[in-house]
Amino acid sequence: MSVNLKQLAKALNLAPSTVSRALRDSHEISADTKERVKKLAAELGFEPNPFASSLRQSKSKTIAVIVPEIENNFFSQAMNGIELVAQQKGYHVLIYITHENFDREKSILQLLRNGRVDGLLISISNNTKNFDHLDEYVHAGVPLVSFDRVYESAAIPSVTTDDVTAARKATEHLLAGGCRHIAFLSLAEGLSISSRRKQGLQDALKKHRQVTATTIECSNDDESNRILIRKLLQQKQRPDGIFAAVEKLAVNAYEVCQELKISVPGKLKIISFSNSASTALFDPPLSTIVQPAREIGEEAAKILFKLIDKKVLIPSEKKQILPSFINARKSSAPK
Amino acid sequence: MSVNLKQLAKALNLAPSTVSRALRDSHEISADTKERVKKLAAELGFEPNPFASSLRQSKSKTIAVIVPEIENNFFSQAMNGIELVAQQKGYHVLIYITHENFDREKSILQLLRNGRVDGLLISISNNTKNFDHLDEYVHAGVPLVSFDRVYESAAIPSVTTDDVTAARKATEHLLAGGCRHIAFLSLAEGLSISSRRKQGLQDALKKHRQVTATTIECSNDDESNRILIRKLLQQKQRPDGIFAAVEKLAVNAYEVCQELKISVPGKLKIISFSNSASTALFDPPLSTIVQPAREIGEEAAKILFKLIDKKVLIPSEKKQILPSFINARKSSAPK
DNA sequence: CTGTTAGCGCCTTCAT
DNA sequence: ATGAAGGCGCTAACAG
Repeated sequence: MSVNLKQLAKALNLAPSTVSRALRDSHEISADTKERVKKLAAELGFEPNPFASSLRQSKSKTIAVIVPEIENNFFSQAMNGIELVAQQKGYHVLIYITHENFDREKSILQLLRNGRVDGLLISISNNTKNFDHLDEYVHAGVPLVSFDRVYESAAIPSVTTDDVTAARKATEHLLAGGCRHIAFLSLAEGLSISSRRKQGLQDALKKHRQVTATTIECSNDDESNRILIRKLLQQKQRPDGIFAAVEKLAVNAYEVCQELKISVPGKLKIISFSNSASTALFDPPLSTIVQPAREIGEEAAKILFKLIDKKVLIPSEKKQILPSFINARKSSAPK
Repeated sequence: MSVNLKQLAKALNLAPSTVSRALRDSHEISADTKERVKKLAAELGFEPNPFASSLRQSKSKTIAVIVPEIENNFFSQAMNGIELVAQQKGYHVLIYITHENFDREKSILQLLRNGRVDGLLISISNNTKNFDHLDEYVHAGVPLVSFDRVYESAAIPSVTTDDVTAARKATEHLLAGGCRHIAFLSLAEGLSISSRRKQGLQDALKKHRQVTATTIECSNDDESNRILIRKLLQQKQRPDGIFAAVEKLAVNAYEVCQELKISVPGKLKIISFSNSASTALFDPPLSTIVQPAREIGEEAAKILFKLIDKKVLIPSEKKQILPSFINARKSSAPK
């Protein structure tokens, strides 16, 4: 391919090591030499071979991000934040999408246990019930930080939103609007976000003994979700409020409401976690709980780089929690 | 870190070269030895050091994807397709987001001219007017394929949708609905997708001399876009049809229509390129031109791997065009 | 301040 | 069917 360090050194009548040091601005090289070296390097478009340098230094200047999906505003915004911080740090970002597949998640972790990356950010697949692959990975000594869908382990730092509080507030919002029977559309029982958001709902209900709640376990399949929701909304005692754990499920609920001609918010109020701005254009505009997705990505990356740089984390950094906020719109408006 | 080839070899009482061959299923190794080697390798979780092997073979088993943004269903779906194909090929994917910044795009290309990747997929930033950085890159001999927002160069294969045809059909759809003054919301004059989509619009208008068209040059900034659209819709002779080149601009148009209480589709019909399924829930449901985003990503990746594998492309592969389809909804319905 | 030497871990001749 | 040796390109240790 292009020119290498040795050739560059020969052209300059210098030793390769001198050239190497000059390019890395070592203090033990004369300003004069540095200039000469950098000039020719720029002219020849020299770029050090990253593999030789990684091999030598056991540092890849690369991190990996593992996400369940990317076609989802939360994850793409988080990705934006991660990429930004990595860019500033001069790091490269490898992306892996598990498509909510546990085996894929496991094999990626295995693949990355060879120094290809200096660290790893992960948001867990909703089919992951066993975390040995994460424990083993951490045990191998490579920094790992989880975000949003986290693994609750003392050894793994995490960055999330205040799911419990946000869910409690969302529920209180529905209660204030007059709801007396709330359905919680959950993504996957085992997921950290599902259990926390459900916890928030239950917290809110403690002061409201007369209010009943139902949990509907949904999946990644739109059609089967719609079937579940249709069944829910065709009951005699159907709910008057829906709290969706992720946007996808609110969309499914809207579809069913249109089909069954259920008036929102008249007969049913809906609120959902969502990071999509265009929910404001829905009919009716969807009330959302918005996570600071980009910041979550940024913070997770910053924590990861602290670990990579062998800095010690202060306790608040180990389990970082960023607040979400509620965007109340017409879908949950009181009469 | 973990175990390396030499240690594995010693544990097996074999030479490193034998172990290396066994793991790569070389035909000159006995089935017996292969089995022994693979068993222990799996037990110890051995993964060859990727940098040593890349250095030795001058192959990185990695591709890069450069996109203007990721918080956009088109790009995230394309990314999905790319990642899928790469995964099947045993390749890793580096992601770079330019945020529509030309300098960033340029510096990434420079960074990648050192063998870090075996190939590159790019969708061009809307502020890119000069393509020297791409030409130089290709000249350096590294495979590059552009998709969606492409650089029209004979040397660079591309994968796009049939922008001209799709735009023509979308325009004809508005015309059939009765529109007589169409506004085209364009993203950036220089972009391949902008000029092609505008071309399609003009093609459709050729048979309709009495119809007038206006082009509004929009940007990445929502607020200034809304100002432009507001001005457009407050004219005496305001348009009765809007064709938005990208979803973002249709969203801006909806916002302004709500603000100005312009009835859609009564007074104004709207159609837009979009890959977001939830446009069906908009008020009114948005008519969209849907690109096969995932397939575009997949095809682009497949072409890239053909180049990487030194296969010769047949002419139809050099400029691949996949059809979009129109999803007519209420926003463009005739009276 | 600059040069020499050695080795990161792997794969690929070449030899046996 | 297996082993021995060399080198990919870079940088860190050691000289001077």
